[in-house]
Amino acid sequence: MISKSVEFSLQEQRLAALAKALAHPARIAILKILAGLEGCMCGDIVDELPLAQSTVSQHLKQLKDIGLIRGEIDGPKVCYCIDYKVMAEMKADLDAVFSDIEAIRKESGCC
Amino acid sequence: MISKSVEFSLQEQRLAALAKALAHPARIAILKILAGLEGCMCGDIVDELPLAQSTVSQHLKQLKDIGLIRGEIDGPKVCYCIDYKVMAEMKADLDAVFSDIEAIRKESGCC
DNA sequence: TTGTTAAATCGTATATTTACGATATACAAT
DNA sequence: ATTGTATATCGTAAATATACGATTTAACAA
Repeated sequence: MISKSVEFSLQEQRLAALAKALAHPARIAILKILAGLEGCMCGDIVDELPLAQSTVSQHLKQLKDIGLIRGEIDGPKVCYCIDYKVMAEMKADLDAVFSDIEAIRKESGCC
Repeated sequence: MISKSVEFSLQEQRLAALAKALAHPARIAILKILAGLEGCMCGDIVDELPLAQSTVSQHLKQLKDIGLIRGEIDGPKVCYCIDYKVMAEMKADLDAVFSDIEAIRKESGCC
């Protein structure tokens, strides 16, 4: 099975990738946890989720790959935090698609 | 492999499901095509995409399942259209999560 | 009735995602 | 040097997603 993603526009591919990063409740939960932590104490993420440590690490990697979070080494721990600049860009991209759809919206008689 | 989605909040599950619906470029392309069609002429979707008819039908089903589009029988064709009410709710849900994250955002010293 | 057309569904192959345990790695403290 | 702790990575199993061709269904037209 060959992915056909290449044949779509860059905007479509980019947005799909962003949406994919949010397409699991654990990753949304992780973002909320990271946002709420003071001083970026990041060793507690696993304790907050009903998932194994390795699974959480996998979800973190996906968020890191898309750029939504960054991890900095802090002794034996890794300090994760949200990249709010990337998050704002992401939201702007999402908004843009909804705007685009509204902009080309035409009244239709049939439904 | 058992999905752990049940153990997350309803908001997290709902947003993840919405994001999943957008997590493929073909489905974003479909939404744009539907928005731009006058009079909801819907038989042309397959022609616009580099995918087989059965694959497009599968993508349409995913958009339909989440409620983003509706299909009405119109003779031998099915007339698809965007449910703009649902789309607005979806955007509101997305915005809410970003707002939530901003609201609980704390300044952190380490990154 | 028969044929045409459009869309859905079925069957199937492959890719990707999700999840876990086990192991490896990196640093801190003793 | 050894031990402990936190995180990443590896290996693997199972679930889900993607894609296609073939078939079925539904509605209309001839």
